Amino acid sequence: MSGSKSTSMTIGSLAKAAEINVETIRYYQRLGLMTEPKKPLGGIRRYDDVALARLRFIRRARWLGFSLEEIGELLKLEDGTHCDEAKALGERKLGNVRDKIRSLQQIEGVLDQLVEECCTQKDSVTCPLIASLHEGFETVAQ
Amino acid sequence: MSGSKSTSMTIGSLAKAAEINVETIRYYQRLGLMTEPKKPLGGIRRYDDVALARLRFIRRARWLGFSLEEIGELLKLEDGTHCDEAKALGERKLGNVRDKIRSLQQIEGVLDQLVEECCTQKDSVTCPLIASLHEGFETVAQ
DNA sequence: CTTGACTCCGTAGTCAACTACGGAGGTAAG
DNA sequence: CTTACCTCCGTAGTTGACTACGGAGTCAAG
Repeated sequence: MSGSKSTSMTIGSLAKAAEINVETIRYYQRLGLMTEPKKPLGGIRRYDDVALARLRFIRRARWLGFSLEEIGELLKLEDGTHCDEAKALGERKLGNVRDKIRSLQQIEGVLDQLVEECCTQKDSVTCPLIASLHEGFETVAQ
Repeated sequence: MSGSKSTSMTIGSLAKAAEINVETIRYYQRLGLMTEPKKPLGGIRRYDDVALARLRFIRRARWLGFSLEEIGELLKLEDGTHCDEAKALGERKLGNVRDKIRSLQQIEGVLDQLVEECCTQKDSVTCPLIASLHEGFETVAQ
């Protein structure tokens, strides 16, 4: 019914706001990542800011290397799955996210060092981006 | 440490060690991400642990959402580009990596809270995975 | 009430990143 | 030396994630 749903957008303005192609939104709907709001009998669909937030989340998660399938699982958490399921899933995802953070922090450390030292040391071409990653993956934390 | 097969793997054992398909390694060679060691005149190529480390790095970076093109740039840093170039590139990549870390930490926070609270609160289906991400920080690209 | 931009929907095409195939040749254990 | 498995290499196919197309319907400004 009517509502004071903040913003009512067409798919076009939604797409623009989320910086995502209209066709892509429809693609996500087909995959079940986004729901289609019901269409008022020979009219056009309207979207609210929840849809917008969801789209932005998908975009960011993609950028972070999650597949659409994984994103679907993350979104299921939001959508309220059964509690124990959700908890288990959440814990798995949390581990996953933390692994990614750890990996990125390793790269961050090396890049940082590289940028610092790059022009100060004349000798070695040792910018050990790889070396540091190659050891100490499973072993190291933080 | 690990039993180093160091300096003399065939492409097959390299692939197994890096958990990457042989064909994929050859594909990376074609793209210039990996160099082909020279072939001893009607013999077969041999790979060392530097190649292995490089492959593992590529795998991880892919997992973290970097494209092969971006990975190529990161690897250029390792390979010793000119200093100022390298520094500039390194700084850009560093910013990029830090953005990713920040995003992941946001997701981490929300997931953590979700896992904690999930079963303790009956009422709200408010597991605001999205909500928290939607505010936060807007921009970011690359 | 016309016109132009937009929506809807199914289908088809594109692009990056693999992944597989097949035949000629190399390698190593028995 | 045979046999089984591997490498090499070019080419072709697959998968996931979009992206485009086209025709029919819809909305809103003039």
